[in-house]
Amino acid sequence: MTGSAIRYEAELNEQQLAAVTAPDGAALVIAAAGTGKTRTLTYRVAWLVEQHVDADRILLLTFTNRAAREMLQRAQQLVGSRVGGLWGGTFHHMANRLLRRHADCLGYGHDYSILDQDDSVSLVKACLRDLPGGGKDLPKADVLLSLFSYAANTSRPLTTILAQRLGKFAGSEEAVLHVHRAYEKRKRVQNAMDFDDLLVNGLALFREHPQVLESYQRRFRYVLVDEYQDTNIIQAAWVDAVSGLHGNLMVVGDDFQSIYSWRGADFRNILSFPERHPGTTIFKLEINYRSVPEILQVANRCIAGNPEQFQKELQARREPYRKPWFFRVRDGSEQSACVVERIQSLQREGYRLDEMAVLYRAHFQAMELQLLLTRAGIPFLLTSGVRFFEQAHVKDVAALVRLVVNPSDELAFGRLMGLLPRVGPKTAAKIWNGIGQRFPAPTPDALPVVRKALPAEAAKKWEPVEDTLLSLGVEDCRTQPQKLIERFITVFYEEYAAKTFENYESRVEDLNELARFAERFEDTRSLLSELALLTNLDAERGREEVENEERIRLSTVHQAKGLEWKVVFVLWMTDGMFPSARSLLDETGEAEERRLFYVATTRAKDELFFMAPQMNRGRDGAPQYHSPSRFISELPRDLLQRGDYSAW
DNA sequence: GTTTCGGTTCTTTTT
DNA sequence: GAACCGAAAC
Repeated sequence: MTGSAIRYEAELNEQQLAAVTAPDGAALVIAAAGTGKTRTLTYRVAWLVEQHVDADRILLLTFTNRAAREMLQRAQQLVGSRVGGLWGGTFHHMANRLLRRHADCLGYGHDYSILDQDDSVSLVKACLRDLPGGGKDLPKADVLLSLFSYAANTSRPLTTILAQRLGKFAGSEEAVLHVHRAYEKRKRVQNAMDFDDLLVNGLALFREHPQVLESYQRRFRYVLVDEYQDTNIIQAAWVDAVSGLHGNLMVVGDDFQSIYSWRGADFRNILSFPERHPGTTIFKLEINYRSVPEILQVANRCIAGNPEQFQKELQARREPYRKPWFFRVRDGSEQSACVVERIQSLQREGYRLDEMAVLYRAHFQAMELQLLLTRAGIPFLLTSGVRFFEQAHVKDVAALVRLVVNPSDELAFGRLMGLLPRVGPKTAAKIWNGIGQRFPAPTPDALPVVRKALPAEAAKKWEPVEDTLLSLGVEDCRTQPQKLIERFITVFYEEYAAKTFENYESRVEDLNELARFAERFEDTRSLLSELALLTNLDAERGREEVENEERIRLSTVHQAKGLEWKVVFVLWMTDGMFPSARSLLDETGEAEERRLFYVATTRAKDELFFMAPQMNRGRDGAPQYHSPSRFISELPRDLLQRGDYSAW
């Protein structure tokens, strides 16, 4: 099954072929929506492998794990197992992979914990509480964290960010900087990195240790980057560095689809790529195979006025079909009813549920629809909201695992102790200090100090956990994560869940799934190093395959990026919802919302429905009226058709 | 002094 | 829902 069976000329169009067979050097592929970007990258990988490039010398950076997996699978279909050794994944994953090996260069232990958003907020809260006055006169912890994060991701000094964005808290710069220093220090003490640290340290590793950089530069002869328009300045610098020796850097992206500037992404990375890499070859993919021309007209039209972009226009190849629909419904509940009614009618036309999706700007906009879908018996798949690995019960169990791997993880300790009766934050902190700020090893002479420090009632509940840890011992704790998790559930967590959560059965079921998931990993450490970086889509993968049930997808527009469906509904197409009122506060907000609208529009292949309720009720019950989104009203009227809905 | 409980308020987007 | 606050309970 070697020997080239791939007929590149027949399977790719001229533009794609040029990119796939691009010569060595820097290449920029501007790939508009639905023009076969994934296909191009996949064939590029196959082509390189067929040019006798070892797969383990190719680095493929993607925006999600799903994208990496998908491309590798497809490339594997093309050239077989030869792609096996390829390194592919998100920037956070790659940074993590390198940092696990070289953490000591930067003063971390290699078993550092990764703090997810929730953990980070808790830690900032703890720093606030340490302030005289408890930081009550400062912004809330999550707001502070977003400021810290923005500074990190844009590589700008925090003081600059504060000067611009502190708003009504202007004047408390000093206090905020103090909290930030405390936060950084506590992460260090706990041997923990947050998401931003992974990127920042990933770059620092290269900057401060040229010999490390050089070894990876030599290793990766070819570097491919997907969704380049959503890289931030750190990621761009990291990519430039790692590809610096061979110079074979191909980046693929679409500046029209840059929708992550709020987290530091800078689409100027893609605009200035040719200047940063003299001699760059530019390829443009503009032929769209995905959508009917009526949908592309809306997409082209809405984005045309945006400033600062590579000019390009989607060229339709499909036959004309129907214009996108615009439904002006009364309110949220009529919107839900209308969508459900349309779904059922489309099903009668022959569309399957998994060929349809409902997209929206923000999670809460879909709640009403969820209720109605449930009542109508239409199964749906929700990829938004709280992620699997961030749910309280999953994090509770993960806390024990974290402590076993990283005994300095105070956050995990606090969480674990908090599960015991009459132990809250204060008691947990006292015990932590009492036992020398380190979780003891699971041995008979070390471990009991925890139980001895606990109040009587808590100690009684803790005892079975202690027994479990002792029976597993140092060795099994380290190598048998699934046993650790299973037993912890049996001897402790099941009972705790039963008295804490209403829906405790489904939560325990989640946890059993976590245990099964843990089985895939060779040791506890590698499980943990993945856990915080996994998304809902990853967790879902197994379930989806097993159940194999047709379900309609509900998703934010952000999470829909890169996906496509035959039928797409967009909810709450009203001014204030989409574009969201908050995004319009800053100057570049509207342009980014328009790009987001462009992304939503270009997800649809056959049919597209825009829903615009006229009113909703505020919290106080007062009605609020909504005009149609400016993205709709600024379109020429004849691009859409008006739908009609009268309640049953 | 702490934890726990009950009532109230508010939702942008995510690795 | 989940995060926050104040008040009751340990």
